[in-house]
Amino acid sequence: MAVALAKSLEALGRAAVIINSDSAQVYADLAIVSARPSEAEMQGVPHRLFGYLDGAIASSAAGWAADARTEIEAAHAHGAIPILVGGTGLYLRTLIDGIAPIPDIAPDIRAAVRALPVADAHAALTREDPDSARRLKPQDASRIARALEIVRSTGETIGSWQQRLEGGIGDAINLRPLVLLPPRDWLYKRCDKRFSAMIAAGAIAEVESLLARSLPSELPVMRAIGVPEIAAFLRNECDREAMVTAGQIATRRYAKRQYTWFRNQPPPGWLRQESEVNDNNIRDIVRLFRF
RNA sequence: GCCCGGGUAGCUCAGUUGGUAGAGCAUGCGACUGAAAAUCGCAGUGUCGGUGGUUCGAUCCCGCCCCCGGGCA
Repeated sequence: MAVALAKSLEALGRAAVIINSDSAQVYADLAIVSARPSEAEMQGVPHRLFGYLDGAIASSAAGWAADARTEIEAAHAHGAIPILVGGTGLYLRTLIDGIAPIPDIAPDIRAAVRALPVADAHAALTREDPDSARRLKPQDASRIARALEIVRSTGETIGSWQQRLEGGIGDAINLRPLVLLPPRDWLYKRCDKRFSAMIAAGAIAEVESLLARSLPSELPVMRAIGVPEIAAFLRNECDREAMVTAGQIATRRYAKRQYTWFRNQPPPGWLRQESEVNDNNIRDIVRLFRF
């Protein structure tokens, strides 16, 4: 669909560049499993920030947003219109609204914090940053670890950092947002098909190569949908059918979370498209951008 | 045909020494400030296989029937 948009812009005499805003499609290791567009699908339209990071690197919202800003500036410098595509809500929010300017966490502190069981991390947070400990659910491993590594690494609490938002480009650009909220049953059918298609396209071999790198299992590449499921299959912990079912369910659950985010988080003014997207209506949908 | 085990939520199963039942997963709804395809919170659902009996009361006990495993013939 982004390509369709780019093509129609070209027809109007405007160049376009497609920029990825999906947190898994950034990884070089995940061409198939992240459903990254193929050469054929790109149809000669420039694509940026797809598969540009090694899996050993953990992408982050702020890191991605900085890269996206660079790409957007470059596009503008050439008179091209940047088209952001992808469903990582936090990434887009960071790009548009900015984020707290928290310095990088010392690697040893990060490793120590992430090695703690949630209960211990929460207990530690209660001592070191009681406000955050109270605000966060005791089981919320991810946010508790984040809050804890921040106090320990910067000496300041996450709450204090979060008083500030920096780096957002929302005020400086002319944004034309479109949120896709297609019918659930249609969406879920696509999720199922998508995962089956990945398996058919060689996802198992791709995960095998990834596993051969022996990267730490906490890294984002290792947690992308399909990787844990296929890895379990390769370890003989389940049969192929169970693996496919698990991958399809994980895909659907993720689609649901995206749905919740994009239905509720963006400002009410963002355009929403509730029909499915297909060859028959894609031109109408593209017209919604009203360039 | 006989013997044994089982039939409880969409799925896998727990449970009630008789007072109409519950976990996990799935599903739905929601949260989301630097690993977000992550990480969490909340919620609903059942003719407890059918039928007859015992009982104040049966998903639970008894009889018969049906279905699914396994064994014996």
